[in-house]
Amino acid sequence: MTPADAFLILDFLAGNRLIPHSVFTTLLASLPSVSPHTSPRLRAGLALRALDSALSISESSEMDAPTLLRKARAVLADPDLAPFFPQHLAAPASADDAPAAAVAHLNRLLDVEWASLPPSSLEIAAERIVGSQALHSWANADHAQRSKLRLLAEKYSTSLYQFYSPLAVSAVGESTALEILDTLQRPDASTNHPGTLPQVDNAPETNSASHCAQQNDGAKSGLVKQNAEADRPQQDSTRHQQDSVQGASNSQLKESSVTMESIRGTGPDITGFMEEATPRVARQFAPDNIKNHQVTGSKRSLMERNPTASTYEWDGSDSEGKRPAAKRRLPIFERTAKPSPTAAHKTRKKWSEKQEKTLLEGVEKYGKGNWKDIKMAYPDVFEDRSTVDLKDKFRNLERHLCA
DNA sequence: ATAGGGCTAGCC
DNA sequence: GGCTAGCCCTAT
Repeated sequence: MTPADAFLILDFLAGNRLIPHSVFTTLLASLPSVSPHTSPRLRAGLALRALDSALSISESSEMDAPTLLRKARAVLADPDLAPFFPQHLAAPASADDAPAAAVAHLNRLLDVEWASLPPSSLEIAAERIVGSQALHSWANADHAQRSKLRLLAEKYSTSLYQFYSPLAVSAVGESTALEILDTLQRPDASTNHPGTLPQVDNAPETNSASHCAQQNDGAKSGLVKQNAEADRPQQDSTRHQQDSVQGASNSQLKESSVTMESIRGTGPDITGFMEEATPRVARQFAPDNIKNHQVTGSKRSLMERNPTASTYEWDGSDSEGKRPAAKRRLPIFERTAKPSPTAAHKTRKKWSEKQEKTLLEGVEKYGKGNWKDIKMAYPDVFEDRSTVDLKDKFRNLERHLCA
């Protein structure tokens, strides 16, 4: 799981009051550590959670109001949390009210604070994807925005699966969870059984040390030595989580295309999924290639006729004189400037030592092949490097290491 | 998104 | 001319 994913999930869990503290801490233990300092909402959620916890009376032990108040004051005075409590919340706790009244007052204020906590990024994304505004969001989104929505859809379904355990469901409410999953999984829900965790498979070795071993049994590298035993289970679980989500993601996309069906043909730009295919199709004329580039989720094959398409006919003869000039004009798109075939190559840029070291560190940490995660983990170092650059560079380094 | 083959600028 | 690092292209 990437730090970004972990943040999305933690942000959602921490700010959800329905999730009991015991459940929250259990789930927290299975997440990679996330710095709460990146998000005011997350910090506020954690602060409210701490205060909630201090004010809640556990079933087994009876606690008197003074004790509760003392605990609450301790939380409110915690230097890590204090900045995230509003002034008026801290005030009654230090007043000389009767403890019971102060506790009751605090609880009321706490209710208000919980209610005013903004929705998490995950919930916002979910609403945009599967909520009532989904269609509206899509219709109003430009190309870049749609790409983001697609990414969010996948991220959201991944997150759901990663925490789709009976524990989490009991916390957020079974009906809600099932409803969301149902929406995400339709129409082929049968391929993904909610609550059934994917089986662990034997993922191929992904660490570079083993890669070297395959090529040269004696090769040993101190530079890229992955703690394979410790890392592999995590990688495997990540991998099969991704695998298990695949079905949901596809369904999600299918679902999107189904909803898009309602506006297909009625307005411009209803073939959002096809936009991505266009540049490639322009370069590749083989029918097989065109078929391969049908974008997942698009119901109509590119080989099928598009009812909204215009056609230009050319009879192949050069007898231009027989036709009016207007008819002889080439379709507009053929007259537009094509990008130069010798498109500007990126200027060759030598990899710095720091970049190399960071790349090796990234591979050690996230595993070979997780170039996107590595790039995201060191955005400043790899600012001018693409994931493909990372992959190429590592391949290059590997050659040296394995030589 | 990633893997792997291919191309080529730049160095010797 | 050969080699290689860095980059591109294509398939999956």
